[in-house]
Amino acid sequence: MVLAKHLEQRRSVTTQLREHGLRLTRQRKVIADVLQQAGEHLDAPEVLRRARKQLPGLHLATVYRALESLKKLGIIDELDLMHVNGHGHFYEARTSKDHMHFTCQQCRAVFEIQDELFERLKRQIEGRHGFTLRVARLELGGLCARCAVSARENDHPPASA
Amino acid sequence: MVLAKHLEQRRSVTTQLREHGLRLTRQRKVIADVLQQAGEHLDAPEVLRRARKQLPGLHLATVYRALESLKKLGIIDELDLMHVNGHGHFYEARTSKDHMHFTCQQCRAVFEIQDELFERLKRQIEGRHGFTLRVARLELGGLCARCAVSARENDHPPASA
DNA sequence: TTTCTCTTGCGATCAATTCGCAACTAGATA
DNA sequence: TATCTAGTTGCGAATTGATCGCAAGAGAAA
Repeated sequence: MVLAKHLEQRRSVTTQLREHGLRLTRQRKVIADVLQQAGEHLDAPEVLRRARKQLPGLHLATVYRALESLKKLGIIDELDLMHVNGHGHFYEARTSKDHMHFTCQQCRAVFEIQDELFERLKRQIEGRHGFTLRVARLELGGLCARCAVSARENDHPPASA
Repeated sequence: MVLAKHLEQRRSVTTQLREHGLRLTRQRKVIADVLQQAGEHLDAPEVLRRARKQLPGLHLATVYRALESLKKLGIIDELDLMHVNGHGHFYEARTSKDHMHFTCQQCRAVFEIQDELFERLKRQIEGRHGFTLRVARLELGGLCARCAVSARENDHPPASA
């Protein structure tokens, strides 16, 4: 099952590249695999690090070029994660259902959120404005439950502090 | 009325800065004004250009520092607009109701969208996950109605072409 | 007015990404 | 299978967008 899904994704990548006059190179294949097998969002240097296990000579510029191609084909998504540190980007393989990202501005933890209302909102926007949506990125920032609690404690510090 | 609203915003900026131990400098005041009076999102060099009408000696580094402060106070929002060209950021004054941004990946037009479902989605996420939301950025990309039409025409070009 | 910090202007610097180009290779064709 | 050709890669240099360190400047509390 896992294998089947994987093969299906692979075929899709090949086909989609072809349709855009692009070649399925070893580099692009490995980079796409790295993202599809990583459950999480990776930045470009991390993609490079992982892909080099298969392709030791791989160059960072190639990673950026591949990410750009895959992004244009809608195979991966690009994220900012509220720029909690630096202005770099993160990448992740696209799945059937879009999800949102919440970044805690205190502890920097990132949470993935799914909500049926998000799908509904997207469909409603498409319908109302006549847009054809290709990407939808909803990034949230604030305090996670844990940090909200400690922030409240700091407002009312215990007598011993 | 317009004046009253403006004064109110100004007072709010002063107060909020104070609360964070920050000073209301001429630079910050002018930069906040530029964003509150521009109906649209501006990038940092454009903020500089406009603010220099009031403060000729203003430096770009100061603009970035002011934008950072105002962003932290929640007075302005930072946008990417799907990076349609370059990786720079855009800034806009925050209004009472968050809105979304749709960027046409063909003609690069940017549309602001409001939808009650967006407010509902945010409240639902806060409730379900215990997050305290401070920023919510929903950026959409795809084809606007006009470009979707011409894309369809290109798929089926007229005989004369 | 004085004083104490926070801020600014400035140029240097940094981080992230892109570019130019010669060598390489996927994959169509013979 | 060998050949051919346009898309791709590796590499280092270059670019872009944003940040830093520091001395001089300026809010605002007293």
